[in-house]
Amino acid sequence: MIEVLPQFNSTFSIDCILFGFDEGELKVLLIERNEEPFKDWWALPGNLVSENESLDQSASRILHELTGIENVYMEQFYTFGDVGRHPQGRIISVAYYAMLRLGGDKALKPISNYAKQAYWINVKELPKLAFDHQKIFDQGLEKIKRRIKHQPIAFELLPEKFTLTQLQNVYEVILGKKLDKRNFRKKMLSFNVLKDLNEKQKGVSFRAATLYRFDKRKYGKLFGKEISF
Amino acid sequence: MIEVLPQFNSTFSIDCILFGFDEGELKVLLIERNEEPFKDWWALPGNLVSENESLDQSASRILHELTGIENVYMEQFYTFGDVGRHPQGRIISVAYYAMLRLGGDKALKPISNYAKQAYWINVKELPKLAFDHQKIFDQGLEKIKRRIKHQPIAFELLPEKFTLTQLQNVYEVILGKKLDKRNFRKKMLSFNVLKDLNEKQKGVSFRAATLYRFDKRKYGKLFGKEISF
DNA sequence: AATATACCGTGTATATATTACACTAAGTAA
DNA sequence: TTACTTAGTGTAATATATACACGGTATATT
Repeated sequence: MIEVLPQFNSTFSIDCILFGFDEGELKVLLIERNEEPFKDWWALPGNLVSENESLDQSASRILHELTGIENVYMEQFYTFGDVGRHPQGRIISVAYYAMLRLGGDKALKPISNYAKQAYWINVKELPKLAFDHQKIFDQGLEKIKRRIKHQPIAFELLPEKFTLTQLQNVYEVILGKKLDKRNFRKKMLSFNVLKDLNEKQKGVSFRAATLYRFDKRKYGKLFGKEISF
Repeated sequence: MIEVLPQFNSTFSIDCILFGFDEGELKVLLIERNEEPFKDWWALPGNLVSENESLDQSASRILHELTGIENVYMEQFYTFGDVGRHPQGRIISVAYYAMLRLGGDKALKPISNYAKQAYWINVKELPKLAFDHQKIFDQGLEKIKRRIKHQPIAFELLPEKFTLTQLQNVYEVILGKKLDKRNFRKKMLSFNVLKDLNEKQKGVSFRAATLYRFDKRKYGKLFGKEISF
């Protein structure tokens, strides 16, 4: 640990990867920067950590300032500290990710002054990113790929009520491969974390599917269980 | 990312969890602090990150200064940044762990001035630790428990030549449970990462066991494979 | 009303992986 | 020679994972 008082000024920031799922595509929230350095470049949303907040609090604050969204669980996944990663000095960035429900009320709040605008971008069509954000993004995407295999985080991307086909789509898009419908359903239902709502989709052409809800009470039992798709 | 220049002075440190395996016990390297704050307390070895080094470089340097050991792979696992974690100001700590071969030439180099001495302590007999180091340690131990199930990091704790029984002991100590000998050997050998050296243990009472070596060339194939013990 | 469309929802057989379980072989020490 | 201690081995039962195809049903169209 720290043995002497700080010998040089340094600062840390938070960068957030916000994943969303919309129209069958995995998306990420990017901002278009309005300040130097990297003015006019695309970047992950982020900000400096304030003196009086923990890293987790800071991540939540930044998410809230950008999107108006609260009470979302964000997970820290890696800290980036290469010497030259920021042109203005020694700034270390702690990276977080979160998975959000899009749709309906998800319109983004006006962004604070440092960004022109924020957009949800398909992860397969990313523009060139500022700083080392491409590296941060790649590592975050790898992280959720691994995590989705072990924990049911895919629900966080869907509306509260969803069909099994929608859930399968999320897995397929994140894992980048097709899954067998019967095997997927068999396995997913075997975990007993889905509650059948005895309710059908509305407003769809063609036959409506059954809606399910994620059952939080049963979630604990699943934790740590090995899932493979 | 960072939008404005740093608004307050802050600093980051590295804390290292160095695991070792000796006499059938999992051990961790602790130092006895020689400076305030927490003078005379036990702590994880750590230090401030210098201006001209990356986090990974800093972790390697700190390990080298403490133990004389070089070329060990250290892995970052979490960053701790609660507001009150350090009594002297806002210091965020990036935590790393490494697994070391003890035995023979592993004597520790004289420790730099900030510590009285460093000792290998059985993880089951930890003293009270300075700062939030108990929390850091707990999280690091959890990390290697999960990781040992997926990747063959247990080898790093053993001498270059080892027996299957020694390897099984490492797994048992880290996982905290007994494993079946036949199933363990069957599975471990099935990964094809062990090279049979056609050589026996020396200097043991009773029957000597076959020595194996970890085969790095074959390691890649195993990566990501699900292992369960 | 009849028909076409497109998605929903289901089962079985095979292969693979995991678990449970106990004795003989080999080397050392006295 | 005997007693002791650890090494080293196989099989059967169970559980999990994979591969694979078609009839059912609500909607849209004519």
